Amino acid sequence: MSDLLERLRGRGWRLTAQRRVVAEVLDGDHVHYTADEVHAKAAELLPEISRATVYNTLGELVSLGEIMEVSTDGRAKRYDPNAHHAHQHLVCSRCGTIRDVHPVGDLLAGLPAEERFGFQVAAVEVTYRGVCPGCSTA
Amino acid sequence: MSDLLERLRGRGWRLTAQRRVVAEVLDGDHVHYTADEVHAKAAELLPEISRATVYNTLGELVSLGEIMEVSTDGRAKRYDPNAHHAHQHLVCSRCGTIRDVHPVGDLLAGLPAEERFGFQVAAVEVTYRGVCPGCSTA
DNA sequence: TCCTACATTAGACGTTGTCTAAGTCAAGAT
DNA sequence: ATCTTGACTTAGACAACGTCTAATGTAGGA
Repeated sequence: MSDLLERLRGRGWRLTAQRRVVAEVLDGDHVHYTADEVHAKAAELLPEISRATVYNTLGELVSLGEIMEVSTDGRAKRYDPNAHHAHQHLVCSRCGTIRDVHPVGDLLAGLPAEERFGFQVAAVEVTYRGVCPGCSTA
Repeated sequence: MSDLLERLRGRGWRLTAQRRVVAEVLDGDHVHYTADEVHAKAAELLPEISRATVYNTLGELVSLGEIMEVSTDGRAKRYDPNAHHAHQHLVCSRCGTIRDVHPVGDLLAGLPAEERFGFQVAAVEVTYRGVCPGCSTA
């Protein structure tokens, strides 16, 4: 976390209270908040923080590769601080919970050359869908 | 296409002019329109069709499994009439063009049991990203 | 042909995200 | 320590996408 702030300072970022608070909210594993959730949690620590600043800061962190955008439901985008380790997502079809997961093998290898239509394929995003333990017993 | 209308009639659907026009717009391969694009094209055939009807009809077709919802960019959802043949999507990072593609192998097999966290995993969605031929030469 | 439950419509409303203009402040220079 | 300046933050308007409601229209069976 302070690693993150160090890196950002190294890139010429001004370290404002607002940015520190957003970074703090995004600290942790299996964190997948929407922008408005980040804003709500940030406002508990710094009540006067504005929505625009949260959106701006999230956008900047995405551009810098420090966090990932995830859209698993076509609704609000979610932000995943675990951007430095390649991973995919497992989503509960009932409650929407998201887990980070690590499939084995080369995901790109599954797409044969004749199915690439001349594209230079660079990345793959995989979303596994199922029912989580909590929802299947309920 | 008329197959589709037959199936829907069999399920108790009223065949209105509006629903026929939406079905007609969604006919074809590699079709991935947004709701508003569907509305615009439908309005060329039936000028008085309303936005609400297009949204309603698309939602019903999704519930019936006749078309698929696709969200590749976190913006507007797109609708894919090719719902009866399992497939994934290849998206151009520059222009947003979407191709239907067919990866080989069992996509679910890539997720080991210890990475399933007790979920009953039922489906996988894969989005390949790259640059299409048109955009890479330009 | 008539009836009625289902379908459609216009437009208000909700959510999510972006933009602008004015004020504020972090951090280097002095 | 204070000054200066350009980057940062703010409130609120605006935009894109989608949903909902109440009034009206109509498909298809009786």
